[in-house]
Amino acid sequence: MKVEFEDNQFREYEAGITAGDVVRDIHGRKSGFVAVFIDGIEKDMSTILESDCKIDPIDGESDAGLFILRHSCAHLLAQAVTQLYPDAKPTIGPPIEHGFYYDFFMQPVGDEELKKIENKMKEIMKENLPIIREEHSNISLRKMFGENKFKIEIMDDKIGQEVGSTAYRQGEFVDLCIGPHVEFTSQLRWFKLTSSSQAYWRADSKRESLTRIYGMCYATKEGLRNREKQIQEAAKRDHKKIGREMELYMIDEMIGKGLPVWLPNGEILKSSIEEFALKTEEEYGYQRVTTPVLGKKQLFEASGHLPHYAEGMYPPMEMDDGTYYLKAMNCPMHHLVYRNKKRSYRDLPLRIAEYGTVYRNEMSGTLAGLLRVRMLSMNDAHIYCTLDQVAQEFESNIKMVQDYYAAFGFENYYFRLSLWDPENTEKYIDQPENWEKTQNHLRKILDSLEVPYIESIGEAAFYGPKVDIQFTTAIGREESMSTIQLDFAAKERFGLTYTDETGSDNGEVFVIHRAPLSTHERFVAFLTEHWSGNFPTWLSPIQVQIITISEKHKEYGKIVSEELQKSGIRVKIDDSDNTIGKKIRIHRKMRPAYMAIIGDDEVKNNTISIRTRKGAQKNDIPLDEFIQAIGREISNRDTILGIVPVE
RNA sequence: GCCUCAGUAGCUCAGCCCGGUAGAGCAUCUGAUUUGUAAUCAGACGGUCGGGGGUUCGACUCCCUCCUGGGGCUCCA
Repeated sequence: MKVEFEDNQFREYEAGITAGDVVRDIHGRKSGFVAVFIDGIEKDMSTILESDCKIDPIDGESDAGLFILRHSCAHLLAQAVTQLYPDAKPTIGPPIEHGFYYDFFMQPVGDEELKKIENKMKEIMKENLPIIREEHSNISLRKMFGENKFKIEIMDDKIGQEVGSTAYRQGEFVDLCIGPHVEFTSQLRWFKLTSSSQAYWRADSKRESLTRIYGMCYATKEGLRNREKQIQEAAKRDHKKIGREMELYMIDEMIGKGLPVWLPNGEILKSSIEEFALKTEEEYGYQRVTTPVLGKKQLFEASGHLPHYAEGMYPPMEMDDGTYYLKAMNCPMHHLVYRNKKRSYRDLPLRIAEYGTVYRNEMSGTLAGLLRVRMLSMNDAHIYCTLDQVAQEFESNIKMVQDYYAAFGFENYYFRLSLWDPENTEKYIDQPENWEKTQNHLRKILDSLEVPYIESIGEAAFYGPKVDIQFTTAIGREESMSTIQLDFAAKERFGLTYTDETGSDNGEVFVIHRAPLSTHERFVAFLTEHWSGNFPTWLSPIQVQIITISEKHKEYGKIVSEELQKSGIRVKIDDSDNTIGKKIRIHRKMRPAYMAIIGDDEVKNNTISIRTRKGAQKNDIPLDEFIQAIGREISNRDTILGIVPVE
């Protein structure tokens, strides 16, 4: 039997040898391989080779390898849990980005129990049990898992009544699974249980409540360490921590959950973003309006929000002239702006923008700092155009988004085409032809722009498909940042028309909803975590912190402060009688772009000395030279602080 | 909303297991010091230990409940 192990390299083996033996023969014992591709299909090492084939070992550190390790680790978890809690019923346990989870039908577990389970897993790991694949008929599988109605349900759904399938056994534990898995439990060394939570069977809140246990798992010690370090680093960047240190925002329970108050420093960030966006969007041909935060029930019925989005809205308010709702979106009001007068094809595309707040009734448990709030400040706009104009408007919006991200120094993002879910039509406006038509349209636009994107079913808005721009946060969590949405439903719901070239009423008005800068809340949270609070100069709440060395320098310090202020630079002065070391320590927390130190030399020479956030310094810069340099840095929106050469 | 962990001074935290009604550092204020790049000294102020209820002679500590925050589920910007 001939086995190809690299392109065009072959070795002869007796039929009946396992893939693992072949891999060991070629690569040695401690290769770090966890499974193999046999003719391109993932298989266990224990697979018996019967005829000519090609073998490609899977490294534990590759994506496929980590997936297998994590999946096996989930089984290890289930084995430990069922040993410690014999009544626990394992349900499903897939690998995920940094590890795995497993859902059990059992009592919730706390931190101490988590530790106990983890220790049990380590014991089993050390026992070095072989993990054995078993083929079973449907009948015997049903007998094996008869006690566990969840497994039976999986069989009913996924495997069907007729065919057999496989299970994996390690010691006394056996789990329904198609594999592949690692060969021995000892290969699962670098894992750690991280948390437990509660999840519903089949993600359905009407079904059984399950206990989900999360863990992380890596191929190597370094992998696990790095992830632990990443989590620690992320905690340092947490916008909630930095937000408190820099006095960006506060949340007071007397005001309410999810309702942040922007403090002066945060307000500077927020308004800088707004100003930048206002200027940019003027150039792109947007016009601004302001609409009320409340509107009548009829409005939101017409827009489709009440039938499709009611749970996202605050409960109604009964007034003497009708029922009112806080707006969760601006679009219905903008549609009425469009309809306020007769529009001509010459008006299109019409771009209506608004900087305002909308209110969404997020479930209390999901609220988190500025990342998820109930009052959203956003740079929102709606573009009214013909289908032919959609492409160019999407194009210019994608370009705008890319420009924005460059200005804020963001690099880690990707595009997602969010599609409807034809299996779940009640969540969407049920017009399949329109969905297909518009989705294909967007797909073509993205293809022609040659931006890489993924497609995701079930992520669309209820009124149409969208292009989302996805970010990965410092902690590795994925969030939507920007969104550009195509709406094919508004035109009928609001009777949006224009007079076309032939003079007749044309009802083919498409609406593009777009929010390139997310919400101010989420955006500032991202910005804070991305820069760790060390914002580019143009965004820094404090651009220059003046520190005087002694009493003698107070007077000159004030002059410097006034000069900077006159030039529009955000400056603060500390001329208290603390030591200079202490003043530096105090002000580091506020992360000014620069600290300006003033002592005898500076007074004498009419200069300042600059200290950067990293501690680098440049002494005796003439004051006017500094003002010019920082002024350029601000107006260029430089993301690199360049006054002191990079250390 | 559900699960889980937590809530002690403005901030960071100790005390709680094993009940005898509170401690530290930083911040703040006052005074001294006048300082050249990440901790100058001294003093003062500051807490109904998240709220309510229970057990107890006695509760920060044990129990119940509610509130708030972190993590997760669900949803989403």
